[in-house]
Amino acid sequence: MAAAWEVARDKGLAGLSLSDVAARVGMQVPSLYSYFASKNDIYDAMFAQGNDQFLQFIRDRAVLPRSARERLRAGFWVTFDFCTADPVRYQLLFQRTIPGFTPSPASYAKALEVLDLFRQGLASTGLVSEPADQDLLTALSIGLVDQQISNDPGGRRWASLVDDVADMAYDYLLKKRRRARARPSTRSRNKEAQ
Amino acid sequence: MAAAWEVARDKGLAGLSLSDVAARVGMQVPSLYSYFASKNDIYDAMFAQGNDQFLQFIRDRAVLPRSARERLRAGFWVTFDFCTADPVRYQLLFQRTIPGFTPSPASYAKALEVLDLFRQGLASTGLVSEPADQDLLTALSIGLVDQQISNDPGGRRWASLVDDVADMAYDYLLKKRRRARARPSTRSRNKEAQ
DNA sequence: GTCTATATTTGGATAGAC
DNA sequence: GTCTATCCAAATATAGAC
Repeated sequence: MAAAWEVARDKGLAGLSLSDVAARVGMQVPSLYSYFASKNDIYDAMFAQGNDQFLQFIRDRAVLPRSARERLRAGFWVTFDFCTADPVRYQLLFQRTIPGFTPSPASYAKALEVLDLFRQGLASTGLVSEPADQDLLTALSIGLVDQQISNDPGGRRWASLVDDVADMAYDYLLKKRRRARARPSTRSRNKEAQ
Repeated sequence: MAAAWEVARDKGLAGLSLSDVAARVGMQVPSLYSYFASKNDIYDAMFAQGNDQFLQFIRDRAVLPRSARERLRAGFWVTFDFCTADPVRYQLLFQRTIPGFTPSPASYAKALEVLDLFRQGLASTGLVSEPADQDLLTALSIGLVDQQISNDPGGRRWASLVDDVADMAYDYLLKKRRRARARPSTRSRNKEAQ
């Protein structure tokens, strides 16, 4: 697995080849088939491992800061740091870029586990009322990550904007919540309106 | 070129092959070398063409709406619509995902042309004072695009958030500008402070 | 589990006739 | 400009001995 990650970081995720992996572990190519049924099986194992690493990463940072504002900032930073730490891993987990590969149900379940953990964390801030709010936050996070990786790899150009964007989102969600409480019929219509 | 785009949309950008392109235009593979020096040369031509299309797309929409708020919204929509209309083109122009390919200086110049056109449009709103503001806006735009393409291809899940995010950015930049004018030493330090 | 040997396919690219 | 023929390299994958 470690060799596979190294090769992917070296030759690009799509450039992963069994020959390179075998060479890096000092084996012949056919020996790899004792461990993986196919090349896509390696991608799948990487996908699962990457999600496990993300889960661990989130839990390691789960100090749960005091205020909702700080908690939101922390959420942005967790995503940003994890993704930018390994662009290839980010590409495998969050972009759909490898021609033939689709994660197995078992591996995909891990991805859902990550999503759910995030959903919980966001809910604890009391800021996120509807699914669309979560979509908004993921878009903002991923946008920062994507620009950082694509246009300033290894730099800090978008890292310096993480706190600003988090606060911007905080203000937006807070204002939205206030508005919704002032006249509940507008945003959360139907249910309470009747 | 059209055949190349079709193949890329069909087999994935990284899955582009000369055999498929040749087959689609009813030629033999070696005949393609009368038009392109190599496979990467095809990618390069696609890169240039994609940027040309973006330039045309921007100009077609350049009605320049009245208020700054509307102008910002329009800018978000231009990016969103163009990118989501063709995910493969988006991948080629804005992600760095193909192992061996780097755009030629001539093609890259077109990409810079697009960037500059955007910079002009944003400057006309009077909202964007420093480069970091532009980085912020590109991050927000790309985030919406990326999530829409990766997690709801063909759908409208993040499309429905475009106006909200644009307005959120507008409010943020407006507030920031007001703050900067109230005490000019904080944000635009050095120059005016001395 | 690991190897050698091999099958099989496919890829990009060139030579040279027409 | 387009073709046939060919080259060469690399890829994934399997068979079967040790």
